Amino acid sequence: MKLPPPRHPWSLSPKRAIALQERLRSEVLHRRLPRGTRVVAGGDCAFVDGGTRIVACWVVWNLATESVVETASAIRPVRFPYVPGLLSFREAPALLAAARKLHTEPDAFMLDGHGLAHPRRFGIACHVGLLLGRPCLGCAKSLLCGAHDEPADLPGGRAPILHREEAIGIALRTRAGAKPVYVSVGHLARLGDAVQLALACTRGYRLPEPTRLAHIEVTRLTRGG
DNA sequence: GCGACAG
DNA sequence: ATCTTGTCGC
Repeated sequence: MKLPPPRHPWSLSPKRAIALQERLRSEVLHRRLPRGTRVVAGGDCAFVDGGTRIVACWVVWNLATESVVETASAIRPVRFPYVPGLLSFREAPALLAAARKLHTEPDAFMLDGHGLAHPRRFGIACHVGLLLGRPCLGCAKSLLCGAHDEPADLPGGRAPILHREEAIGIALRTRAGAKPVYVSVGHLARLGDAVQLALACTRGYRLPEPTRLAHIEVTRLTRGG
């Protein structure tokens, strides 16, 4: 997959990283996803060698045929510490390297983390989506900031995530009896479409298939075969 | 100053 | 994320 040229270095201090987020967030675009969106790439990462190297993996999933189209992965040295709010500086390099290996052109990308539901409105889904120059949304397992009411306990139940008087995402119930997942826009997408897509990609598990399968795959690469 | 804090 | 077994509940 052909990617846009690099926009910035990855070796920088947390302080400069925050400044970069403030500068790049204005470039994030809100667009509705094409109605025929079916091929979704889910991405996830895992660490190896005592947290020295990071493995990123994308699993391209077709929600119409409910099958995996392609898988791609890459391994990179870890160059940034884990700092809440700066996750992309730790995982994006590996995710972008893996994305370049894809032969398929996904309709949209889904990440294990937040997009707009971020203190500076620039989570990893915004950052990676912007650098990929493609539609991207975030589907996180826990909240980074904001609060929400309890969503109805049935698939599709939802409640807005509020932060500083602003609706930044949706707490979406994908499975009865399970904690909701947190959906927010990354780049070239709208919240309503992101929620519909996440729900359309769900197959009985709490996490949507693209992200769920990416987690299984990256774990397999890390430990098992 | 105190508590919270994606993966 | 990662270190780790069994166990409670639908």
